Amino acid sequence: MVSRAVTQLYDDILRPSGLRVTQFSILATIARMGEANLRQLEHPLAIDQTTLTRSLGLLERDGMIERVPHHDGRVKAMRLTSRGTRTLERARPLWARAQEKLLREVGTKVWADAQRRLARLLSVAVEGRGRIGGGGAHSPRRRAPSR
Amino acid sequence: MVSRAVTQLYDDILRPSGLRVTQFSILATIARMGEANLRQLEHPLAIDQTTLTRSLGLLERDGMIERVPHHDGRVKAMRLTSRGTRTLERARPLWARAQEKLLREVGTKVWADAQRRLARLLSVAVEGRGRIGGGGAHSPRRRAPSR
DNA sequence: GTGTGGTATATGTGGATGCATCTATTACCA
DNA sequence: TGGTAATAGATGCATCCACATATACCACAC
Repeated sequence: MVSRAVTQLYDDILRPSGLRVTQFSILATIARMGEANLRQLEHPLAIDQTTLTRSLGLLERDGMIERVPHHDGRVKAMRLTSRGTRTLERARPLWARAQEKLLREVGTKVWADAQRRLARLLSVAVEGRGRIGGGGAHSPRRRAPSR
Repeated sequence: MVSRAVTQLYDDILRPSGLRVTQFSILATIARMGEANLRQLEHPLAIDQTTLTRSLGLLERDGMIERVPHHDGRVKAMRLTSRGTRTLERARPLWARAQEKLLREVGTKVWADAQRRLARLLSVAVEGRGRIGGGGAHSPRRRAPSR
């Protein structure tokens, strides 16, 4: 399947960052939103709720994101930790490289098609392009006890 | 999807036995073969090797099957435990009931089609019919809690 | 108004799967 | 005999489905 190959391409290139393309997209989305809960991530990422639960668990386990208290006890709001931010920024250029490679390999036309079908993997990339990276470090909240 | 509904139907009816249809089919196959390893189960069950590894792990965890020493250190041969045998036999009539219900509900024609496409779920049933279980006509002593 | 029960919402959990990899062993050949 | 290729499983991550759980909320009897 095409998605397989694409996922692999991204994963391969992102490898040195330690992130999978899925994790990268999740981190990027949370970064863009500042903070988010499962519901809010479901649409932009088009990832199943249960899958998100587990993916967020992994990212949390690896110290990339952390929980943020929320008035509604049911909500699990998360935000990047400083470590998560660092990792994400280190991965961005890799991600960009992967995209370029993909563009070169499949060509613009096929790409446009894949982009539609693989909205899940690419939405973040497309939307996030030049938004977070440019601003650099926003609101320097220093309450995060980075382990 | 059809397979979903079928799986559910079986799982629902098998519930009192504590087995899922997948687990039932694995147990039944091992029982029929006396003892088996992953490789040997892959074909008859048409289940991925990695999935089998995990499924066998669950069955082993629940004391349904146990490992059998094998001269080749790489091979993981398994056989039913007495508990596994008991559970399987208790589940057989339930399985038979599920099949009857399915036949009633979808009709022979549709069934024939589903049988082909759902070979994975049904191969055991078809092959095992009237071989190990023997008389599965007795009335069930328990009823599904149906919550 | 207030406590209560029923409904809606936000997640978590268990099981099943697939793909890519990794590890442990065994089989074989130079 | 060493070293390498081939096997048999095991593991990590991503997903989906069905179901369980924890809260939040809302309508209503009192």
